[in-house]
Amino acid sequence: MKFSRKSEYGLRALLELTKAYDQSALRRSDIAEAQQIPVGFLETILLELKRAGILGSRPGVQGGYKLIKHPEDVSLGQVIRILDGPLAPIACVSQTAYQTCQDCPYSGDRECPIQEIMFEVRNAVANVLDRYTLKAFYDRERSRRLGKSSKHRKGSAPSRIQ
Amino acid sequence: MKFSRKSEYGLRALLELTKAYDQSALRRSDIAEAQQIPVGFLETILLELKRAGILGSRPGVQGGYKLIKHPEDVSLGQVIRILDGPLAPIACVSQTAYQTCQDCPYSGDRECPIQEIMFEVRNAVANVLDRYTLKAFYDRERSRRLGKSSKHRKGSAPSRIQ
DNA sequence: TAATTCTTAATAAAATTTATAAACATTCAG
DNA sequence: CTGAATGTTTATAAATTTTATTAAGAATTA
Repeated sequence: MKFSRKSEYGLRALLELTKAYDQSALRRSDIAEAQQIPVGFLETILLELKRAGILGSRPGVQGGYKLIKHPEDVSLGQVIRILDGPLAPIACVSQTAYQTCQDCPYSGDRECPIQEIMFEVRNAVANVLDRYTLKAFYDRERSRRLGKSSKHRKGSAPSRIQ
Repeated sequence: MKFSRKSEYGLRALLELTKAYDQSALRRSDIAEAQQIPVGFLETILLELKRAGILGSRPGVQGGYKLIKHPEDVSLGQVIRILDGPLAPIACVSQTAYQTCQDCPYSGDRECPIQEIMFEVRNAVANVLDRYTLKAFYDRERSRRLGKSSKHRKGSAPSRIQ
C-alpha cells in the first residue's frame, strides 16, 4: 500500500509552485533545491504534470514552470493518479481506469471475493485524496510554518505562460 | 497504492482455510489448486502466516495447514500487514511500524506537509481492513456463491494441530 | 545569435516483487 | 523402525517496477 517517491516529489514540487502561484515561473533547479529533489527525476515529474494540464512552462531566461490551474481546482488525488496511476489497490475496482485483473480465477461466472473489499478501500482513499486540494495542502503547510496568523497574499502580475 | 499479488494469494488461501476451519487440514497443493496459486510461492506465504500465529501445520500423511485462530478474530488488515507490511502509505504515519522517512527534508524542525494527509489515508484504509474479518470475508463469498440461503455448518472433529 | 531553459527519448541502476529449486526435517501408517 | 508424505528452510533467480541519469534537441528572449 505504499505511495511512491515520485508522487511525494510531485506533491512537494507542487507545494512550491502553489506558493508561487501568482508570481513568476520557477525553474526546475530552483524547485529541486528548495525541496531536495534529484533534478533529473524532477524533470520527468514536471513534464508529466504539464502533459496532464496542471502545469505550464516556458524555456529561456525568466522561463520555468508554473501552476496554471487554480490551487482550489486541483486535488491531491488527481496529482497522484497522474504520477502513480489509479488510486484503486486493484485494477478491477478502479473508477478512473477499470480493467479486469490479469489471471484472476474469478473472472468467469463466480465473483471475486476480494473485489468488494478493495472497492471499499478505494473509496476510502479517494474520499480523502479527492477532497484535499493544493490550496488546502499549501495553507496547512503555511500555517504550520507561521503559527496561527493566516493572511492571504493578493494577486500581482498575471501570468502569460500557456 | 497497489496491493500485492502476495496479499491477494494470501487472502484467497485463507478463504479456503476458513472454509475448512472445523474440518481437516489442507495440503498446500490442494490450496494451490483450488485457488490457482503457484505452489512454490504459496509455500512462502503460508509459512509467513504460520510464523505470525494465524496458521498451524503438520507434516506427513493427513498433514497440511489449518487456521488456528477463529475466523472472527483475524482481520484482513492483520493478514495484509503480515504479508505486505504496514498499511500506512508512508512509514512516518504507521501506527504499527512507525519510522522516520528516509531522506525526508522535513525531518528537522519544520513539519512534513505530506504526513498529515497520509495519516488520514492510513486511517481510512485501516478502518476498512481492520473491521473486516476472515469470517465476514468468507460469509460474503459464500452467500455470493449460493444466493441468499445462509446456514452455518456446525463443528465436527476438533483439531489437534498446534 | 547565444545563453538559458525546457523537451524528449533512451537507457541504466537499484529495489522490490514474484517466484523456483533443492536439501532437509517431521509425522504417521504400517 | 522404516518409508512415504508432507511441511521447512535457505538460497537464488527471473521479472517487473521504481528511481533515476544522460545526452542531444528545441524554444525563448535578451
